[in-house]
Amino acid sequence: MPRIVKHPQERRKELLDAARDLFFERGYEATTVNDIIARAGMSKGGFYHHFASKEDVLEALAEAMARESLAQLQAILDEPGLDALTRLNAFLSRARRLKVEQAPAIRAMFYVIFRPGNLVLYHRLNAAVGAVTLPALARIIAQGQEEGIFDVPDVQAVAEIILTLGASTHDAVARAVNAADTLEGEAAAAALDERLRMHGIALDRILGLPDGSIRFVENGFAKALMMPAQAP
Amino acid sequence: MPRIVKHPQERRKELLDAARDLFFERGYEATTVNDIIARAGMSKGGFYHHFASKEDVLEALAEAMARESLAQLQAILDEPGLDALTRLNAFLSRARRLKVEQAPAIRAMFYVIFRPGNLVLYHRLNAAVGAVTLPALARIIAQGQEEGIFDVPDVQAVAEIILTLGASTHDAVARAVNAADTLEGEAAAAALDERLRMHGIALDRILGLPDGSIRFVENGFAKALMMPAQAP
DNA sequence: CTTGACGACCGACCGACGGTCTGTAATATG
DNA sequence: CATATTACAGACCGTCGGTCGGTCGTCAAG
Repeated sequence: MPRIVKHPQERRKELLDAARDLFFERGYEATTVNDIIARAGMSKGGFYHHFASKEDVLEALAEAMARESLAQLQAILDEPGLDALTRLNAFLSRARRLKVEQAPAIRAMFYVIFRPGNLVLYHRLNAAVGAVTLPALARIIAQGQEEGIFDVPDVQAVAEIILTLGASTHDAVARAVNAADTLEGEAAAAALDERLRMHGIALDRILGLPDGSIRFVENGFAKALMMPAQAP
Repeated sequence: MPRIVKHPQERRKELLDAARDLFFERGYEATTVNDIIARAGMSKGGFYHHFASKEDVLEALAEAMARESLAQLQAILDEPGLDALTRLNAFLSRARRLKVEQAPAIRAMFYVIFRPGNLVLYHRLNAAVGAVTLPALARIIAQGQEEGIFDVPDVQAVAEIILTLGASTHDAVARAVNAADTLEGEAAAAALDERLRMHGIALDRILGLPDGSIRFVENGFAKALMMPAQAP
């Protein structure tokens, strides 16, 4: 085969893109390094020149995805003049909107991520998202504490708790995703909405707010996310 | 090699025991099926006669461990005459005592379970413990709701949330474990205690209780658990 | 006691996969 | 133009989970 040389950054990106597509298409363990290099049009040696291991690719991928996600929400974090609760609700609202806009991709991602053989994928993504979100969340909580709106015993600890609390919704999401194509799709989506509402109340209480202060869902969010778009 | 025939149950148990020892000694992925059969004194064919796969062993192991754990706490769940909060605190207290009594084994387990290559081990154990604990927790919460002690929006959802909330402590536990043999062992243990106290407050609030109602830790618990026993 | 069937067990073998190694073409450096 | 370095190629390897054909113990039926 002819040797093709490109800028390292470009090659790296091509490999990452190929890996991303394959991971979310076939699953992480089901994707082999040979699959990745085949799609990226590269050799084994080239691959291991850019990455130390298959998991190294995943790590880089997760970090990049997490950073890109947060970047789309950064404006809300920096926006002056918002009190902490308004900021948090705006943050959550925008996050939901972005998800709905990317619904098909998000759906595919959820669909594959909770299947066997994808634990590492799930864990790495979760950890990467957590790592970039933690400081942002901690800042909001600290602001709320200063403003006297929130009432928490320890900002850092509560930030961590709230973050990992998000994982408690994942089981419910998995259930909804797996039921989405069945007849009970609507019911599953409604159940997820309700479950997310409960999650919101848990957040309220941990932050010392009245129930319902945080809008973690809006009606029909789960349905908009999970159900394939219907022709009008 | 001579052929040895035993009662299937006995063989199964021997394989499970060997697997348990090796998983918590070398780690899950680092343990090969050959390792397991070597320790159990059995052949490959015999192994796959009793278990469908390596992960099948783990599944059976996790379930057995989870069941045994809960069995030691069952008395408190069945004890009549306890209000929900007292029952919950008794449950937690007894769980702590059992952990401290088994401190070396628990320490070894935590030490290996958070290392790379043990995600599946961690996940299966967690899922198995969750599966057996969920109904128990839901019953306590339902009791508290009836008694008017707790105030939750939805018993089942809150039970799930509280369970997965436990996972939020695992990061902190992992940090403490990894620092236990260093000079900062004491400090790490104290940090873990504090972190667990925060967790308790989060539980209070989710259940609609005043801060401090649930005693999730007692002073020195983390130290008793993490620090190797000193000669007097 | 003989026989036959069945479940338990053996161990050589396999295919796939992540990763390595030697070598070479392209590019940067002097 | 010489030379060192980087980027890439692809054959190869070791390991590991899992398979498969066959064999041996056990026990019930005749």
